[in-house]
Amino acid sequence: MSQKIKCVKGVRDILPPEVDVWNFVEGVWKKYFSLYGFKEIRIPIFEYTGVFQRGIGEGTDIVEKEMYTFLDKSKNSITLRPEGTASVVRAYIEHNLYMESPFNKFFYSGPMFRYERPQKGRYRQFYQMGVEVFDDDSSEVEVEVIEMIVEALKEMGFNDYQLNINSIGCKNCRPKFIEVLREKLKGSMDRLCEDCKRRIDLNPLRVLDCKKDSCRRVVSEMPVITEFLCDGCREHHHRFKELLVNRKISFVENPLLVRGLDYYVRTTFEVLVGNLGAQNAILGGGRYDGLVKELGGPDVSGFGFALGVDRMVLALKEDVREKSYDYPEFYLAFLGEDVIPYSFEIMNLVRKNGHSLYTNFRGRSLKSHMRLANKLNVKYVVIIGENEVKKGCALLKNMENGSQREINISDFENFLVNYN
RNA sequence: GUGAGAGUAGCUCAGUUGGCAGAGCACUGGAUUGUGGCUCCAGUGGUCGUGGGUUCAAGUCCCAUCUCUCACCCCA
Repeated sequence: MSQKIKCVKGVRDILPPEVDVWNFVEGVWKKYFSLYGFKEIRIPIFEYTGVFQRGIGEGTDIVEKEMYTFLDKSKNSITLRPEGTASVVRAYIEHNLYMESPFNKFFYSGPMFRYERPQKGRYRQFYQMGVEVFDDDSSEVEVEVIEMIVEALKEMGFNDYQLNINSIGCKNCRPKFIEVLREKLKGSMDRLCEDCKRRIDLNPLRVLDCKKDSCRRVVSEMPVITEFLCDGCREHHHRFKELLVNRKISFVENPLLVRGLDYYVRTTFEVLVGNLGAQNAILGGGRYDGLVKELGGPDVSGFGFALGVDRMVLALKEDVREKSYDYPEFYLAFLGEDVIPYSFEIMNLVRKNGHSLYTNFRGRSLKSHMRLANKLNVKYVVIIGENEVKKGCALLKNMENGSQREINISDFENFLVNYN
């Protein structure tokens, strides 16, 4: 039995300087959410279990085996949220937000919880950001959201990702496809893996996703869903692709792209990157018309996506990571206890003018102050010793070129106001 | 839930047929009394994941267990 205190399996601490990268990623997304008119909605970490059972679907892996569910002291079944959409939809219905027409585009951000075996890019507490658009069933709004994604990814230095799209039809046309698919799969049953044999009855669409070679060969002989779309879905899908081309957004049509959550209809999409191993999807989403009604609200449409912050941070290029590290601008080195009151005045002056300053109150030699300042990557060191106190000045050293000068207080203040 | 690999200093790791617990980096101090990076010198730092077993003797062999990693699966 290990004595050292440690965190729960599958969860982790985000430490500096890594946390700067997280703030960078989250900041870029928030900026683009705002530019595209999304308002933040803060949803609770946990809900009554039924919200997710009904929202995500009883047959899904998430609901069947991955949720953190427990009874609270009132014996209510509570579940830590495994995703965000169900909660946003619940809030949308609960507060009658469909009556307030200006607010139909939301974004959320925060930790999600799923009980899974941890591996690269997959943790039991992981972080998602996502958006939801209600009451707009157009292809246009889908392309608007994807354009936002493309712009945000560009700003974060992603240039070799792949956007996959598909349409999985609606409640009118998908059943027909499923029926045909199920019949054809039964004809080739002997060549499928055990899991897929089970899926034929349970959820044949999942067979399309199977990565085993034998199953893929069978799948390659199967019809694709886009050939079975009803007129409405086909038109919607065609318009969607047309607009993507028009916006010069490159994409790959992947008729095998099936989202794992029950609520999706028509457009689905995901973005894949190459350097993440098996967990290569950094974001994904689609349309979920019917979900709001399913959860007891009016029959309004829905469209959205979620991105994995953990994976986004992992996939970021090294030079972008380094650029996002946030160092203090100033370090103050004081020499001897007697100059501490004066040093406080100087530090306050720097900070009042909007510049970050780090110091260390352990009695140190100037050499060790300088070493620390160097490690902190600061731009300037302010040195305060008895000489400076006597003259009422400061010694300002530029750490990039090594130059330094004595500077009186009013000149120093001018310097602080003007630089940058 | 299934399979494989790993766990030794803060980090990355070496450690031979079982025989004194090691290196590099990092950290602290010094070479330079009030000046960083480069160099040199010195020092601090370990219940070898944990529990048990075999043995005169276990980091090393055996069993169990925990955690991490990768993959399956699933998804963001």
